[in-house]
Amino acid sequence: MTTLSFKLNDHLYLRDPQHTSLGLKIIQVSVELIDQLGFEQFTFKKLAAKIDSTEASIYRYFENKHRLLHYLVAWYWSWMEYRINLYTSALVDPKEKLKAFIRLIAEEKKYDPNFEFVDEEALSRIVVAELDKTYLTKWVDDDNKDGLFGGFKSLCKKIAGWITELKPDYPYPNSLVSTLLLASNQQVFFAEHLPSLTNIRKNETTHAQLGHFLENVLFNVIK
Amino acid sequence: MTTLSFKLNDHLYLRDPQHTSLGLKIIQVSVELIDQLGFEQFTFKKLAAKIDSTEASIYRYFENKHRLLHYLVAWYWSWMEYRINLYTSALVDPKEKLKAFIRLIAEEKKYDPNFEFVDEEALSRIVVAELDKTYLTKWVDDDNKDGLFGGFKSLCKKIAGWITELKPDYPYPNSLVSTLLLASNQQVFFAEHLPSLTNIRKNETTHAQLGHFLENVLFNVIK
DNA sequence: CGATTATGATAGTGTTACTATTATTTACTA
DNA sequence: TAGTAAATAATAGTAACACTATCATAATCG
Repeated sequence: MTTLSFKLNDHLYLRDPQHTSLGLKIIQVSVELIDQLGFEQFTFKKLAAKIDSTEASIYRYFENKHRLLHYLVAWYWSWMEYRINLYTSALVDPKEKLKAFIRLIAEEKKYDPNFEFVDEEALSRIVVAELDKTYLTKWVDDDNKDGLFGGFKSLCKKIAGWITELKPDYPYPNSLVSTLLLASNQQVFFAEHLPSLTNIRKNETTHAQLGHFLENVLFNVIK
Repeated sequence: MTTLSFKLNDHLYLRDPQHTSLGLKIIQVSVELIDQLGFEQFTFKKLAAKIDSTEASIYRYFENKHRLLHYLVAWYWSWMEYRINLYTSALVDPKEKLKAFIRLIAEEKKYDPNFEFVDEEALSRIVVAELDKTYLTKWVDDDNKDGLFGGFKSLCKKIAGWITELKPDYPYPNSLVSTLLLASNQQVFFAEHLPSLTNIRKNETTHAQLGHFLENVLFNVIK
């Protein structure tokens, strides 16, 4: 079996981690470690210890830990878009495409054997908890100039296009998509930690509830 | 004129800053400084220098800078709820109340002379940029137990109640409110920094556009 | 084989987020 | 008005963090 890989923006790294075994190890183990410790408690020193390498070596791949988070998040959105393409390319009706989109963002993320060295389940937890830290910084504008948000923007644009196909006069397709994408994360987080801010309960049907909520919002707004 | 004040949760501070002049100065100048520097670059050392005091003195009021952020955010939600009460107490129709709510969260925040020592304009920028940092931490659950999110939860509950009044069978009132509240911040942030994620443009009508978007979402979903 | 390149080992710097101790000022009160 | 308690200031110190720099060694590749 071949492991697929994504072409990610050059500015996300100093040396491409997908090309070396140390690089792959950095990706793989950082996902594990950030998931365990949270991004604030995660350091290159701890990562280096865990992979039997050194801080200095990791700094040759990523400028700093924020860039590494950017990299992981960008990878995640590439993966999401790849899967959305997979499940919608055969569809013609934009309404059906949007339904597939909602299903994919709401569903529980599971390990994808197409990408051996990434644990998508852990990565999706990271995105839920840490996504906002990629753009809520004083470097947003510079990071944006460097194209670091390309993955998210590209996905947002694609879905907004479907909305416009379905309802050409709706004036806020991009706002609606970004709101839905972020809400899908927030509601999961709230269900776990601040349940009074959501009606989605944490049980076997969590993801079904989330899908139901998001689909209802989307289709009522553009009806 | 009398300056009003809010009763905030005890766990937000070690010594109540509203009771002393140093305390008030800490609040006032920290709003200014966090707005200027961003929360990450803000330190007690810098704050101490700016108010001609010392780190140690500030630490007697707040356990750490995260708690200070919690305090400011809690103050902000108390202020919002106070204003929402002000503009809805005379109304009976839940639909009208909800409209007032949307208007108040979407509108540009301006200095409120009822609270002399807080610059609400700067504070609202802080909330837009830093709100998520109050709950996206590894201490969420402890902070929640301490009641630090009481202000946000209380507001969310109140509005969700109006939604239920208007449409008793809608199953996601709390999710909808939390989504709208967070979206109101995110869309402003995107309009400024990542405009391709929103259709709201930065100009004189930004807040009108935002209100229009949010109102449209809300009333289509619960129609 | 020789040269480049990646990695490891080690050390060092400035900053942050505190904690601790002691001195001084201020505010109340007997 | 002197006495005392509380708040604040001054100062110092620590461990961790986010790097940067240098040099040695190991792997790779023409």
